[in-house]
Amino acid sequence: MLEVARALVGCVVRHDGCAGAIVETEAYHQSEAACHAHVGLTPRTHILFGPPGRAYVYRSYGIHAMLNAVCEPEGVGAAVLIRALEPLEGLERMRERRGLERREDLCSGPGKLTQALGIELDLNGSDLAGGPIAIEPPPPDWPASDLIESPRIGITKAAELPWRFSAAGFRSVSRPWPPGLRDTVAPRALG
DNA sequence: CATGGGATTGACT
DNA sequence: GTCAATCCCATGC
Repeated sequence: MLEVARALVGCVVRHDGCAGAIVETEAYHQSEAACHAHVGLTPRTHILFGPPGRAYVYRSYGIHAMLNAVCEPEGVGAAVLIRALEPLEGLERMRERRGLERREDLCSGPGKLTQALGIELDLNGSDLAGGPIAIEPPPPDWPASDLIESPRIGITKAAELPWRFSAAGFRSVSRPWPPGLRDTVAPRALG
């Protein structure tokens, strides 16, 4: 699962004419309390315990859809939360759906990227290879980038585990940025 | 069946 | 820095 969380950084998420490269993930596992699967098998979590390679999409704070990739074999509840993308294709479509212009604001958060790509709860359980959402290998010209490992954010339980993975050098990583990222991104243009 | 708490975001002081 | 919006579902009576 941690290996999947690291390997997904750089991969491309594609849906409904839009695509972006993953620049931030977080890992969740049934063995720790921040994971929805920690409570066991329920109607909400049964996707997490199913076969790997499917989407787990749920609503957060009544407003936002969160996209996860289920991992680990069937019977183990674990997933990787896709937290941020670097927009690659369909930028105008993303801007329409987000109501924003700046590239680095389109997908720089887990709720933002689902809004930008048009991903909603009806995609929960769909296959991530050949389904409506596709996850593909990194583009050939994708730059090699260091991974910054830091504690997961926005959670109250098991908050100490360093299971957040951010690609150095990308302004599209969600805020708050992990320690050290600031030193790896190009300064924003003045003006 | 009622309640409470989010793996967040954007607007505002 | 603070705060509200708002839906799903786990939990407890």
